[in-house]
Formats: sequence, C-alpha cells, structure tokens
Amino acid sequence: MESAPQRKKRVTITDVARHAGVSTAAVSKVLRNAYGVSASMQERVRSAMAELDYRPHAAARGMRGRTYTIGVLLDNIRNTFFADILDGIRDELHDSEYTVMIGAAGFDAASQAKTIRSMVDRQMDGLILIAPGTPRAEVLAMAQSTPTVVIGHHDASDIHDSVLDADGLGAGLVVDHLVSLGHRDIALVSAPGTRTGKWARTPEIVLTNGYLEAMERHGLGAHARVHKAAYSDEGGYKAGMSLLTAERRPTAIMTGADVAALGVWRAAHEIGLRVSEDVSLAGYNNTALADLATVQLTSVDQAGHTMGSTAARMLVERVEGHRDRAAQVTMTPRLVVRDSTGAVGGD
Amino acid sequence: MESAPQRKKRVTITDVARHAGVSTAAVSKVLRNAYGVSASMQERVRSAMAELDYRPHAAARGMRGRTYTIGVLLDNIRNTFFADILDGIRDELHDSEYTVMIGAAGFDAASQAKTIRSMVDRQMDGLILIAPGTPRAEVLAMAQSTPTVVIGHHDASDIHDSVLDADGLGAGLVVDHLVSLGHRDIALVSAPGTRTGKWARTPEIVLTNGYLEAMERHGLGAHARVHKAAYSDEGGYKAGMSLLTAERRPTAIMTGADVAALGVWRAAHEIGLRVSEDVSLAGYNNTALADLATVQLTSVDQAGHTMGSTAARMLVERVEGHRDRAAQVTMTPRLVVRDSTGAVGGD
DNA sequence: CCCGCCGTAGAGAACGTTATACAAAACCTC
DNA sequence: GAGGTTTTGTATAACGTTCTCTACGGCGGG
Repeated sequence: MESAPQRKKRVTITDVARHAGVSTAAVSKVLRNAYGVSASMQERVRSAMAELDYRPHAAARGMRGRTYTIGVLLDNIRNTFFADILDGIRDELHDSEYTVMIGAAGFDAASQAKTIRSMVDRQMDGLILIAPGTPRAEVLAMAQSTPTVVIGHHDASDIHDSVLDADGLGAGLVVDHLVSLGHRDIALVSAPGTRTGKWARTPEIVLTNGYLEAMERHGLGAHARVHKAAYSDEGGYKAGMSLLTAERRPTAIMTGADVAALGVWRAAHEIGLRVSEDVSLAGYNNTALADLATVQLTSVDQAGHTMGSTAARMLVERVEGHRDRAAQVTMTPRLVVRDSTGAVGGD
Repeated sequence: MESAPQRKKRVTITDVARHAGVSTAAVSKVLRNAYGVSASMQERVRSAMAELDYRPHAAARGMRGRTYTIGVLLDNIRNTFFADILDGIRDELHDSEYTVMIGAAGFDAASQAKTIRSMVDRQMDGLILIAPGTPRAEVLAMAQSTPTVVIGHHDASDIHDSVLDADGLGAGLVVDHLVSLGHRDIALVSAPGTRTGKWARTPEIVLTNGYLEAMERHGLGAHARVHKAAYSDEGGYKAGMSLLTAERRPTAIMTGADVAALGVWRAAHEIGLRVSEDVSLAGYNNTALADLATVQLTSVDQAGHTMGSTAARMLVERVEGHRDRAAQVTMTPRLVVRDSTGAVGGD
C-alpha cells in the first residue's frame, strides 16, 4: 500500500546555515537579534531565510527559550464581552511576533484547570485568564512558572498582574439610575458563587456588594434581593421566571451580564410582561447585544477593548522582563441608558 | 537585586523513571501506551507519575512526535454559529487526550494565513479551518503537512477532509417559504467575494447560486437582487440601508448570516419600517440570536454542533492514521420559521 | 613587537521527549 | 534440554532550537 504523500521535510535552521555558509549559532543569533552579529552577517542570513522560506519551529524553540505564544483562557465564547476583550488583546499584539491562542474551556472548573495546564505544558510565554473559575491556588501555582494576567477578579496578588473593573461602582450606577426612575423593588441576578475556589473578590461578589451597598444607601436595604444564575440565556430565563412569578414582583431587574438580561427578557415576554413598561431591565458589559435595534438594553460599559489591550501590554512587559513586580489596573465603568429601563409603572 | 522566585523546576520523564526505578524509555512507552510493557511495569510507572504529579512537556513531545493539540481557525468569534461548531468540537474531544486551541484571526486573509502557519509551526496534530479566507493554495500547502478539515467551502480536495452544509438547498428553502407568503421582490444579502482566493465554491457563492436558481424556478429571475456585505452587524446595517431606501424596495430580505440580518433589522427600525409587517426578514444559521425573545428571526438551521463534532471525529481518524483518504460530509439544512417573516403587505 | 582587549563567529552541550535497535529473560516445542 | 520464538526492558540517537563558552583575528598601547 502506497502511503499518503505527507511529510514534506521542513526547512530548519541548519538548512539556512548551510545555504548562507555560516554556523547554526549565527543564524540563531540573527533570529533572536542577539548581540554579536555584524551587518553583513545579518544581511546574508536574512536573505537565506527569505530564499528558503524558513519559519522557526516553535516546538523546538519551546525546549530552550520562548514560544512566542500567548494563551487566553475564557469560559464561554458566547459572552460577547469576551470578544471585546479579545479584540483588545489582538489589536495590541497584532504586529508583534506573538501569536494568541484561545482556550475556551467552559464553565467547569476542572476543565478550565486542564486548559490552563495545557497552556503551561505547551510552554506558552504568558497567560491571560479571564475570570477563571479555577481555584485560586491553582492559578497562583501556574503564575509561579508563567507570567500571568488575571482579568476580572479583584483579589490582588504579587504573583500575577490584574486588570479589573470597579464592578461595585458599576452596580451603584445602575441602582442610582433605577431609583431615580422611582423603582424601589430592584432585584439583582448575579452569577452563582460555586465557581469561586477561594477567590474572595470575584466580579460577581464585588458586584453584589456594590448593589447591596447602593440599596442600603437609598434606604432600600429591605428590598434588596439577589438571585443566583449562570450568565447565559438559559440562566437568565430561569432567574427571570422565578423572580417575575414571585408574590412580590420586582419592578426592576438588573443582571451581571447582558446575555443573562436577555434570558430574563424572554421570561418576561412569555409571562406577558412588557420590558420597560411593566418591568425595567438592565444588563452589564454593554455588549453588541445590548445595542441591537430590537433590544436597546440599558447596560454598564466596562471598556472590554481597553481591558484587553491593557492586559496584553502588561503581559508582554512581564514576559520580556521589563517589569519585575506585579501591577493592578482598575477601569471605571460608565452607565449607558437605553430603552429597557423606564419610570416605574410607566406606559 | 534579588530576582523573582520564578522557575520551579518541572518534573520530567527522567524524574519519573528514577522514582520508579526504571528507564526513561519504559516510562515513555507507558505514556504512549506502546507495545511491550508488562502490567506490573504499567502499574509502577503510573503510580510514580501520579506521586510526582508529572505532566508531559508538550513542546518536547512536539520535537519528535505529536503534541496532542488540535487547532481551530475562525475569522470572527462574534458569529455565534461558530460557537455552535466549537461546542461540537469540544464535546467530541472532551475526554480524549487532545486539547483544542482556537486562533481567532479576523477577516483579513493575511492574518488568517499567519495564524494557520503559527499552528503548523507549533506542531499541532490537526487543523480545523472554518471557512478560511486564505487562498486555497496556501491551505492545500498546509494540509500537505498537517491533517486538515475544512468547514464550509464546497471545493472538494483529496488532500483535506470537508464538512459542509448544502447551502444551495438552504437558500431554496427560504425563497420557497417567502414565495409561499406572497413575496416576489426578495433580495439576498451575501458576503463579498473578495475573500475568495481561488475558492470556487465558498458558502456564499453556493448560497447565492441556490438563491438565483430558486428565484428562477419560481419565475422571479428578473426580481433577483444580490447585495454584498460583510457578515456583521455593521455590514447588515449598510446593506439594509441601501436596499430599503432603494426606489423599488424589496418586500423580503434574506441574509447569509443571522448577525447580518440583525443589522438589516436595525436599518429597517431606523427608517421606520416594521419587520414582518412592512418587510420580511430571514437569517441563516439559526444561532441563539435568532431565538431571542425580542428577535424571533426566521432562519435556516445547519446543525453547527453536529458539523463541529463530525469535523473533530474525522480529524482524529486522520491524525491517528485510521483513514488514509479524504472524505467529505454534507449536512442538510432545515428551515425554522419564526415571526420575522409574514405575508406580503401583512399587518 | 608583544600583550591584552574587543568584536565577531563557531563548537557543542543542553532541553524532554520518541522510537529504533538490541540484549536479556522467559516461554514453547519437539 | 536444545533451539527457536516471544516478551520485556534498556541504551541511545535523533528532533530543532538556544546559549554559554571558546577561538580567532585585528588593533591600539606600551
């Protein structure tokens, strides 16, 4: 049996060296633009590389030095907020020599951990973890060996960098807005705490605290109600069903993610309630979803693109050793009012 | 200056071998469950690996054998249809030893090519390319050295496998549906052909042909109108604006992607047209977007999840050498009627 | 003119794994 | 039990890079 015509031999550094009539060490130096190469050598090697269409073998590089790969972990591609962050990362890294690889691990903590380990095992130069559900200890252990930026969690650390949003403030903005519209019965739909493996200050915890404080501040502490639900259409739907069929129905619902708000919307729709007129609804993250013509959801913008580019920049600083101590950047959220919130009992 | 406490030494195969009192070769055999290991050896090595918490170093593996990594290329994470495909891939590979890494390269052909090359350079075992915009020759060259499955393009090849949807049929389903509602002026919004580097049968081309044939079949050839636009909210919006303000306004618009349909919707909304009553609107892919309570978009389901899992299965077959010739799988689309399409001039 | 120095190039040892080739041991078969 | 076969484990040469260390040639200064 004649086997497939696979396996065209790769061009290696040795081929380039031979073709240029120099040593592999010299080629390697040019490749890493290391110290100790003359201009003529540069020239010679570069043209040899071009002629042979040489591309370094990343796996081999990984054995000794860097792989020029940045890994990004996220739980759920459907949350378009993450897409904003990714765009920021990509734009920042676009004309650097780094390649971004995304690991979409789902909500399950175990498979997230597996994915993070995979990235470390693949010798990635740096990791960006978006609100990881993995136990904190695991993340710290990984960050020990690979530069890491954690996005979302407020728990600071001197081992990894952090980029986060002042979620507490953001929750306050929404509550203030709703109260100014006359609402008093304001419920919050936030992610379940089960995913928090020793993270004391996940976005949802901070958000919830911000909500509770704001309610307190307005003298509405007794009206506060927090419903836990996954940040997905389905999670929002269930939460919406439960809240909107309760005996004392809230006049306004805010959620920690736009996608969940749309689930609530679906529930309201099914029950026969009009959003804005019968129940005000606010999301979080100001994703593209919120701006759809048929949606027009009031939401909180937390500048995902900027978060992404900031994270990427910080990570590269660390990878390249320009900075040797952890840093933390906090973004300020901004309220975006659209049609889904209205005066209480309004028509 | 005291440097960071980085670099905890990794546990290597040598450590495991020493700890178990055997040779590294033996450990390697166990690792790959190769032929020639006794049960007792298995046992001994496995427990040593467990005790030391050993994880193989993927970069080192890549030097000789496989990396157990599958790369997935997509242009745009915001297209939730791709999320369906990815879920399919993930579910299929979930409890295999393969890790999935996603490269989100954007629409630009050059950066897609760069991403594909990155994946090959990282010695990934197999590639799944979702409707790549890269020139066909480039894809074939890469497929030469790495097993590849192309999703979407109808161009068959004996070098890579293909998974695709009968898009021509799908377009026909929509046209038939709209005609049955009394529509005659039916416009199509499809992706621009610029991204086709020698692909003769991209999804958009096949879709367009299907649309034209169906219109012809109904004697509406003269009414056919195709508008090119990017499959994004913005692209759909521009197309919608242009079509809906034209002198002869279509009574129905179908798009090649749900996300573009929502852009059209936004345009209609701005112009003051009601979707369904004033203009019927149909999308494609039946993504989660189409099913939102406030959207309810008629769309064509092409079973993204199944496409993903099929592609993954086919790829693994190839990677592991169980199949040595290219294969092609075609899915049948199904129309999902929702509220966005109605009788012409209906109210 | 010899010594030390600097800038550049090359030799060669890693890195952690796979896989081939072989030695040793165990098991058959007559 | 001799001869053959099969099973089991080991030694070791790759794989394609990086990077340290050494060699060399030229040059300025004493």
